[in-house]
Amino acid sequence: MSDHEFRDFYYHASAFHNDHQRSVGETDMYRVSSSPVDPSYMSFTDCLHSTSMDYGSLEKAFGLSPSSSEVFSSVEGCNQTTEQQVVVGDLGNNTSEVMTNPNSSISSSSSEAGCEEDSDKSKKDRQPKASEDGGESSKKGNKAKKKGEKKQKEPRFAFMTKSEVDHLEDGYRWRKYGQKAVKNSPYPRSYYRCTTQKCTVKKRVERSFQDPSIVITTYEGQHNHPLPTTLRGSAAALFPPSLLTPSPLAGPSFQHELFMQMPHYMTNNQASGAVSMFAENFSPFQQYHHHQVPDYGLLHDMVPSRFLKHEP
DNA sequence: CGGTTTTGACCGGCGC
DNA sequence: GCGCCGGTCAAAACCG
Repeated sequence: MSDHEFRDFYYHASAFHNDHQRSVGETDMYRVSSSPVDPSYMSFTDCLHSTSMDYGSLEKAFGLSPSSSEVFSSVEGCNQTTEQQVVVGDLGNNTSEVMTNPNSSISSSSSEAGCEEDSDKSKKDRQPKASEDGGESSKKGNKAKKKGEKKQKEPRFAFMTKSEVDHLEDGYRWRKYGQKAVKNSPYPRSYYRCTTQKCTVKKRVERSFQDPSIVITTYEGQHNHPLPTTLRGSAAALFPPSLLTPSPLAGPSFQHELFMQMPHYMTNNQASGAVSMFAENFSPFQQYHHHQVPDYGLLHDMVPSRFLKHEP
């Protein structure tokens, strides 16, 4: 597996959606496998940030809207997924784990999101960038792309979220720049770009046609800025600066990074597999960081140990 | 009025 | 070479 492949995987997660009426921290929590180390209940955001914060705080911190939800499920560098399985790229051992789907809809979606996107993505990755457009804009033919310049693959990861709302709040501000019909799916795919200047992070959001309640979000690139302070609840106040301003060289932003880790530890037959995975990955997290992705050497800078392990 | 969304056109890669 | 398709552009519409 190349370094790129290591970094270019998908993280599929599905979450329990939440109704606007639901009370935070209750129904939105779901049980995770019984881990001696982790709490029995872990919310999506908890997992995301791997912290001991309560869901409410997290929600506030990230401006998780009612639409946002908990996520579970995995990753992957999907080149060999099949219809019924979710292939989880094991960044740890150069092997892959095939997670049998406990839930067909989810698995299908996963493979669909992962592979499909991966395939088209890997082909090209032209990132327009604001600067590129810089001089003048002659209609649409101003794709002043440098010839022969191969586009670098941006780290990508996707996750599935069970939600009624397509665009989930993740703390960043996004601007929609396109929408396309998805082949073989009645649901369109939306393209978003981080509105922060100079931040080239993009994300695509589409709904699984097999399970309309699942939203597949694919992030591409890494934020080079902290979470907008305008967020409700001000994430900046709750997270250490190091978390909010990850080094551009350290890989995806914090929460994303966590996403990427967990998948590796998923095992087969985890009916609620993805969910369990979350809870059981906090420790392994470090392993991954250690053995597999040297690029993430700054991880510890970004993520204090307390975020890597669960505090009682 | 500035920022965001919508939406049809355009671009470029890929397969045939 | 052509058509398909995913991704992006950008003008217009929309919104607070």
